[in-house]
Amino acid sequence: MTLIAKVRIASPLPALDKEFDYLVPDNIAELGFGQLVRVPFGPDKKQKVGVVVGTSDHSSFKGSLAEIIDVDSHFPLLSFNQFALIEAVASRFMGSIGELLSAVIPKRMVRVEKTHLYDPEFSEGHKGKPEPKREYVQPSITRKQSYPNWSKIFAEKARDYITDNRSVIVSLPDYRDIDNLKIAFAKLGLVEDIHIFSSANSASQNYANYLQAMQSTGIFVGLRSSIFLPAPNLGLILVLDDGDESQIEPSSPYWNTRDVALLRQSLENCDLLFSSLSPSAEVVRLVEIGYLKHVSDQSQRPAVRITESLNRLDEATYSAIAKSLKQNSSVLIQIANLGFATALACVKCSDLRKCGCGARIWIDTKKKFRCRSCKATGDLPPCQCGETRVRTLRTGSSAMVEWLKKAFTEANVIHSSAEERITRIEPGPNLVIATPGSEPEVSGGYTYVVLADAYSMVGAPRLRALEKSLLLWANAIEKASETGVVIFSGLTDQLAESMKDLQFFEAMRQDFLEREELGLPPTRRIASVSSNSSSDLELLKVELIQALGPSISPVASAEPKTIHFCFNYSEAENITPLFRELVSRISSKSKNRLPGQRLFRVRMDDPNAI
DNA sequence: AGCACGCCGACT
DNA sequence: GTCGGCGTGCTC
Repeated sequence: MTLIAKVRIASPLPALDKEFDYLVPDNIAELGFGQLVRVPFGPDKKQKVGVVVGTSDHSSFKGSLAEIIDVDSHFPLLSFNQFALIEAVASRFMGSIGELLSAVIPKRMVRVEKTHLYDPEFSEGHKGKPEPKREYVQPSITRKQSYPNWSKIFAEKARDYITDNRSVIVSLPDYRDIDNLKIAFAKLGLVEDIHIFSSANSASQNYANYLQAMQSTGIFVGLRSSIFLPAPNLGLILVLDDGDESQIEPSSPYWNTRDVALLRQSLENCDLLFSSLSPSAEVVRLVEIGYLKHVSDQSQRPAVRITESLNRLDEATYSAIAKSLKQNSSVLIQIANLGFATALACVKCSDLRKCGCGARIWIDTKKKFRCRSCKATGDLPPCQCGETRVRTLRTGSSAMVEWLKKAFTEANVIHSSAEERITRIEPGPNLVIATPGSEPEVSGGYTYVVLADAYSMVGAPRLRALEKSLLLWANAIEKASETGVVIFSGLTDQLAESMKDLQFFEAMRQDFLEREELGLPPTRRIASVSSNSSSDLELLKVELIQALGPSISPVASAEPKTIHFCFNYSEAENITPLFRELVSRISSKSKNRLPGQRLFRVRMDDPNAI
């Protein structure tokens, strides 16, 4: 009996995004799912590596079948569940299976493979519970130990599942979070079941961990791509800060951890837990429709003072800082932007000063003029009106540092930003000025956390300005001491009302309800298409409206060479295949395609779309 | 992506 | 006649 193998090629090309049938020669005794094989491919019969995604005794291919040349790896590098997930993700994000395969299957390391024996008898045990738990957990914002509360929750949950011989996948937004989780695991005495995927490891260590994840249950910890790990008998997925930028894959098909986790949860019927101090709009939606259960620990939180004035530091705040520093305790001030000036205006005509490329000019940490977009530095060209003098519109963190060094000569004034990030400082009379997301840890916590630019952060003209601001505030507030005080500058109305009790979920829920009224994401789905060819983009738009009619509603785009359109979640299964077909048809016919580039870049549910 | 096939114009 | 232009289509 002849055996036929179904082979997938790890290529992003849409034309190759299908199964190819190959004859399995007699000298290959056994061939299993997920093994890599070398096959002849294309008119020149060049050897390509493919992955086996099935075997059969017949083929529906009408031509003559070629034979597999060789088995490349006897150790399978892709599980059935992983492949099912890849298929679902490709369909959800309009990507190809091939590009996902090449992202998910690690580069082979033959020497590492030799130290692992694959057990063909290995099979996944019980298949999760019939009633899986799906939760959104907001940990207490007040810390009770030296590591963050989420890491304690994650470690305790993971322990419950691994003692039941079920795997756990943990997806974190940042490498620093891995260290925090390691501490929490160590406190529970968990060591040998933890497999960490990190750039701090050697490539061969990560590969060995992957082989481990292929055939034994464990706790698998990493950044966003850990969501695709094999993890047999998966019991639980833990995702921290699903709304963080780094939880989005920056290359095609631009998947994000949250949606992949949701797909995987439904495919493998495992439990799923999202956690953050402040929720993403998508998580709020999932709670609102009853898909996630909201669990929140509000047992303890710092005191809050809200100033309505637009002064960054009003008199009361200033004297509180002075008093705190005198008592040898640390104060944190969050400033929205880096540098000496965030924007410049002409003294004569008041126009915003812009670079040749059209973006705004600011003054950086070295007092140099710099473009926000093209990063060009140097002399400031005169304004259109001929005037050369400028005034600064808003000062940044560097200016704040300079001023506070003069004001508080006794204090240890520290500047931390993404450019020069300080992770941890020693307790003492520290006055820390940090840009959002770069706040250092201090043991015992800060006596004051001042969110000095709260007003301007939420005022940014972006759909997700509030969502991002809330998370950045919450992550700073978490670094306050148990008796610490939080000060917001310039908040009014409903937001001030929510923040006086640090009701992050409620603040986001209000934001979500507004979006719902306007029919904006995430209450509806959004697709973004960009292209260098505006004529093809226009063609796509016209044909889309023609093919899909009124259910498609194009949304105005701020970005050039980009179109957006919204549709309902329930319409996705009708719209996506049509859309995909259109994109591929126009792409293959267009003469405007640049070599090595796609004609259209398609992004589904891009959080930064509008 | 490559590469071959194929159907028209310019050329030794 | 036939060499080569790149539009079209396929890769088991």
